[in-house]
Amino acid sequence: MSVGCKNYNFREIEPFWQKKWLEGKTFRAENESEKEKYYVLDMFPYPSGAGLHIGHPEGYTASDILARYKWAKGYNVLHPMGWDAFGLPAEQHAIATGQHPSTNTEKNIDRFREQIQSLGFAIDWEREVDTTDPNYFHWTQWIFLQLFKRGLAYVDDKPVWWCPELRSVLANEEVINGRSERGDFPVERKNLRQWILRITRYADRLLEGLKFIDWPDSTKRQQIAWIGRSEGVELNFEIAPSGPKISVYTTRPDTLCGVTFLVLAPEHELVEPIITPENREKIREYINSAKRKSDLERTDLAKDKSGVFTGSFAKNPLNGELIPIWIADYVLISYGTGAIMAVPAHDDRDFEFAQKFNIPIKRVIASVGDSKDGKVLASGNLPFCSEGILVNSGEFDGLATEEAAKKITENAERLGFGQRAVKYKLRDWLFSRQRYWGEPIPILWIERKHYDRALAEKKAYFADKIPANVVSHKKDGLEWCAIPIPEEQLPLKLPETEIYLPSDDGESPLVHAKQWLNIFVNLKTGEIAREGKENFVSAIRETNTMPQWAGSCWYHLRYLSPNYGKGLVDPKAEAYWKSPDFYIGGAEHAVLHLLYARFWHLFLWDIGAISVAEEPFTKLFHQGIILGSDGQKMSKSRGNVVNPDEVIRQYGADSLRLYEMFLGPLEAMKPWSTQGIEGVYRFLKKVWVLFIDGEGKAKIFPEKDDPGVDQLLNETIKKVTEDIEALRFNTAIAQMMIFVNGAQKIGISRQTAVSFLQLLAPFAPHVAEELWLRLGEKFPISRAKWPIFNASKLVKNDRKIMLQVNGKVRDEILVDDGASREEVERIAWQRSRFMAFLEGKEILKKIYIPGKILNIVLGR
RNA sequence: GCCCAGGUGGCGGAAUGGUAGACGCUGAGGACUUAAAAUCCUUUGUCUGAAAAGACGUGCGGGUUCGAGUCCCGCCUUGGGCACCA
Repeated sequence: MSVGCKNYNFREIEPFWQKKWLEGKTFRAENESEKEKYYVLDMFPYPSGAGLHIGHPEGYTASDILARYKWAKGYNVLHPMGWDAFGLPAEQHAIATGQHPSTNTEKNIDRFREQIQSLGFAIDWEREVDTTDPNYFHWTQWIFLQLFKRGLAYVDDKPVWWCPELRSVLANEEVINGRSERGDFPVERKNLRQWILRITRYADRLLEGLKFIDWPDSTKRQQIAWIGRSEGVELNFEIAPSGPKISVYTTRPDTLCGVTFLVLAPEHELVEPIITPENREKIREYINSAKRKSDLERTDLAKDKSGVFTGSFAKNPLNGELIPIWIADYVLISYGTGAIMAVPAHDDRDFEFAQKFNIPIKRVIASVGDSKDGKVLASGNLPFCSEGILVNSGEFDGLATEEAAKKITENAERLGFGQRAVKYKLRDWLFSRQRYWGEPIPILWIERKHYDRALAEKKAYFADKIPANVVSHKKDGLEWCAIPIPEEQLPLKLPETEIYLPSDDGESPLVHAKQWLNIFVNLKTGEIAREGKENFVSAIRETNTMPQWAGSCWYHLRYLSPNYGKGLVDPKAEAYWKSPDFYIGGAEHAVLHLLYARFWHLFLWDIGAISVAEEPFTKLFHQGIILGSDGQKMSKSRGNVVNPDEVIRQYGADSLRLYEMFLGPLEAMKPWSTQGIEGVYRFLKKVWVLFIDGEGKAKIFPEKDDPGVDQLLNETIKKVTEDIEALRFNTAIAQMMIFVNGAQKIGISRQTAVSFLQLLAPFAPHVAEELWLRLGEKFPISRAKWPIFNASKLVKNDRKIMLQVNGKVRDEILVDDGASREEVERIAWQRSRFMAFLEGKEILKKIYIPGKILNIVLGR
């Protein structure tokens, strides 16, 4: 059964087939299959209230083309979809309306699902996941408890990024130039108790793993830069005359003799002890002003260095020189040792500082210049930050930078004033948020005395579920210790509350759910009670929730067995599906989602929760951004937003899919054109009339194809197949257009028509399926064997040879395909037009490229 | 400042070192129509020329090559990333 329309009526055709695919479970992926698997993964959307954006169908269409192509190639294909539904907008909506965020989230999901289904994607809807579904976040919480147990989740009240506008803390990765990534609001430093994940422990492996995965270079580079591994030396400078030692980190030990001052970060622990009395006031003031400065100021006003002299001196461990110790906020407490040795002659920042405060600048590296006699030492301008030859460095004079660095490091290690060290820019991941709409962190806080007693009695239910070092914090003069909620009690659901607004001092709205918050727990059984009773101690629930990134760290695993109850993934499903063969999504997640998800996946691998692949995403692709027709980013304020619903209503989903793929290379940024979509729409109408007569019936096709059509079809099969494999969908569509233009003129056989429809099907599945059926083929088109091109049909009978003179085309001739060079030359020499260019000139050389070009090189 | 990726007709874009501008849009002319829409045909890089044809053309300046959009060097410019990380 198909639709009865006579013309290309996509409004009838598209919903018909969408319903048929959905109800017939056409794209259901089987967890047990003899077939080879292919797993295509899209970055799942956040179901915002604004509905689907025109950018969503770009990546989804690309993955859908691959999915449908792979079905046709005989694979068992998994192409799932889900919702990354925790997050700020839903919470803000709840704050504004007083409605529970789940109500709105559900509504948005329904709308997104409907919109995505209206694009006809070959999705297995039985595997839909939703990060806010307790059956899903059950396992998000379970993973958290595993991290906790192994000491990878801890609390700290170090200064964190706080965004007053969002009333929330943010991770380092969520702060860009002193503003929030989401919303672009200013952020400031604030001391708050926070859950932090020890991602730094995975720094090396996160770096190492990048070598073995097929990702865009730019994304790898961003992760490498974010992890920021550097190799150097920690050197100890003794405070004169004989105080404690200041440890500094440097990657340039070769410049050690050029150190003319040390700098401590204002927060450095040695600041207080070394202040001399006469400087005390001045320094206090400086530290306070540095503290007051937001990090925006500290970075934005970076050009203007500030600092203050402590009055103390330290000894250069290599040559014993006394050097002043300064405090300056251009040194960060959070990197290295929070202290540096300043070498103004060979470092831009130190140079600037030394100039401002009139500190001596001592050159110890000379540049190497060329002269007649070979290499010579040259002085040149300071600061000089590249490699060279050591000078003014005593026994190390004359050594090259690299050699000197090695020697001085060895020296330091032998004499005990330093050792090699590796540092990372990567910081631990700030994992808690003061929000309602997130996964509750499944932790209880109990008093230290109860904690200790329970462990001493060796009957605590949590004894083997806690880290080696207690996770605790002090509040109201008591020490509170973190214990996990028993795994059997997961999922821990969000309590009902009237208030969704976080307080402005960093308290989660969950504190308002008093009944939920203050409870009693039996430390032997893990049983929880509302009222105190025997064997129960009072406990407070953790009120922070997880950040939005949590749910997306492992959804690629949940799709494999979305209803599995015994673990986050069914091992059998994992063994079959392994990891996604193709992952597509925006480049904006290069260091957020894509780093966090790799971290969790590595961790899950380490604890044996998964066992097939260490890296989650072996092949990654970023689709480009679709701009407004004015070449600007689409935004409501610019009024250049294209609404996919509107496009579908006017031209249909097939046209939208086709056009988004035809716009240009998948990875490129490209502007939308309202007129451009007319072109692909016209193309589909042409396809329709090529196959269907005025009565809506399949045309009567000739028995045999013209040889020209035969060749055209084979060229098209080859081009479309290769282009799909290489994700060059724009040129694949161009080739199909060439085919239709040709077919329209010459006419095609039924068999050729059928083959072409198969090529078209991944791109414009609705119209292809409809025509396929009308031509009498069996549903569904995506399961028909993908056409194979016949190489012998590709060979042309004659070839055009370009005749060039000095590389310029002057004439062309047609020769038989197998024509020899001699033959080509013989024919060329009969062309008077060509010979005219050669007349009276000396022929220096003849270059012949078989089947393409004959180039005659003339003398002057 | 540093690190990437780009720059090709009026527009989106095509081109294993070998016919630059495929395919599509737009524009112009025509057919069909009472008319419009839709559809079809012709044409559409710039300059000279009636035409035939020629010259010039892939951000700019050099280079390698018989031949360069493609490779090399220098610069301009757009976009992205990083930015006191010692």
